[in-house]
Amino acid sequence: MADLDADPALCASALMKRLKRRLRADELAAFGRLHATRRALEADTYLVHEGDPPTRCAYILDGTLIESKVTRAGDHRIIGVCLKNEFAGLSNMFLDAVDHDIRALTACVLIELNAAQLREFVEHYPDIGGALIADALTATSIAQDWLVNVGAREARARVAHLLCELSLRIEGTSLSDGGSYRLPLTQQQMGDVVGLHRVAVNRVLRSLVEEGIVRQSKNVITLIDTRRLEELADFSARYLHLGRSERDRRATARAAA
Amino acid sequence: MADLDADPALCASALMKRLKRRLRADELAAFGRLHATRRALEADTYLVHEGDPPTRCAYILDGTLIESKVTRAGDHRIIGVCLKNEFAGLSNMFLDAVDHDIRALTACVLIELNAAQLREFVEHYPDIGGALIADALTATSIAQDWLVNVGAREARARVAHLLCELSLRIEGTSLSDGGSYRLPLTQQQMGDVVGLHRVAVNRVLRSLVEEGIVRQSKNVITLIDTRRLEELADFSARYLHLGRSERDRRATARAAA
DNA sequence: CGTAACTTTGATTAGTATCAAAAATGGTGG
DNA sequence: CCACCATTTTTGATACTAATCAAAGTTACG
Repeated sequence: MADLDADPALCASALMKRLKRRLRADELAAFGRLHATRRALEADTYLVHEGDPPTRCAYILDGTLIESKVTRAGDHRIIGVCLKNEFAGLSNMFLDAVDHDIRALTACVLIELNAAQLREFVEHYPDIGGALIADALTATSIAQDWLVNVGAREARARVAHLLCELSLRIEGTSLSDGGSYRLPLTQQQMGDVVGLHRVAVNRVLRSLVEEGIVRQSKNVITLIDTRRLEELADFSARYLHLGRSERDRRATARAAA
Repeated sequence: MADLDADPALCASALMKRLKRRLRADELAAFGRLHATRRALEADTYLVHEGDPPTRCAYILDGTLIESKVTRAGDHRIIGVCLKNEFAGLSNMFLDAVDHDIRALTACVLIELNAAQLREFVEHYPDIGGALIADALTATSIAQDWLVNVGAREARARVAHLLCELSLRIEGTSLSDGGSYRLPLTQQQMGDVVGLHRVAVNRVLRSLVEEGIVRQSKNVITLIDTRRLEELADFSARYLHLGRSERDRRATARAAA
């Protein structure tokens, strides 16, 4: 339990990845003054529960978390995925109550921040603040795109779409042929994301592999024919609101292909 | 094309409905200085298109707009509904590009605001600013709840859920027995919201009427047995982040029943 | 009053859910 | 390092919900 002052360099470097800018000295100093704790969260542990007071935010140094809601039938529908180097729970800065669970899927390392303090920080330093709010709002874009995916596309396209998104969001991976990443979700969980039964997810993955569009060994996915995958998925990356850096990397990969 | 100064009283009263607070004199003055135009928008006209620069925000004085995306198959999936006395396009304050269309469903009257100016206003007046951002973030909650609805529930529940939400969001209507409202969507459009074919929506509505859960004449819906409708829909209002006023009204209606 | 849009109903089909059971994988302790 | 367990993945067979097709009835609107 230490203030971020304890490790401002770590903090700055982690945040820079996401905020895509260099912190000014005064911003860094103010950030260091936030009461933040570096915290390990075991797999299957909750960061927040639905109904909690909106006090917690976190930056994910390592691991994967999911946002989910439980239906009366008892299914845990996944409404968001929080990956390494992203924030979780940012909306708690401004909302009055937590309306969904956030749970660690794998063992996680977080920088936990107090939502009210972070909000004050955001209000005093609008440059970074705007980037944080943009991050929070990107969650809307993603949820809305998932809505299209789940509501309007058939099974193959839904799964393909998820594969495309994960490829772009998982750090260090561009959506280019040969890009590969470790699937952070089981097939069951992928089904909970795209609104399909786990058996249906399995069948789609099988067929994508058979047709040579992706390769899979253990739970590492490699995109072989990205063009075809994207087309099949009706995928367009705009909704992810990626920074210029990622977009450029992607365009470059495209041009090279 | 007039600044809001032209009609600060109207502006304040409209906003107060949503922001649930009284504007301080300095806030009102600053708000009046924003370049804002009262604008009529014909039915079937676009406020913004996907890909536009993120310049436009609007407060809806009257009418209904929808946010939508077009799939390659050509369906217009509806990813959000913007009702009277709500904002549309608030996320443009912080995001770099518009990733979906916003279109007037009916003739609308808007107070149109410049996103960048509004952002500055938000940064200078954090009290109102926070309320505006909370409003923008509520869109995430709604999209995520729709995600559960579309991905995990069967046709009956999906339609019932939408009816519950509209009842609460449409101004002046509490979710109590006997509350009625004009459906702002055709059955086709309701289908585009909940991921069903218009024929399926029609059948659900028919059955809800037959079973005496709702009444419908023309396109006015009256909730007869709210308890049953909510249960059937697996509906809980938390995700709407309603202000105390609405919540109280609802609780009162409940207690009275 | 006439036309276009929307709603309603019936018949058929397609796409996934569901059920069941075997095979593979990952993690644990002996 | 291996054996064992729980979890996940894979495959096949069947059931069912909602999509689709088609056409008549109704409403809204110029």
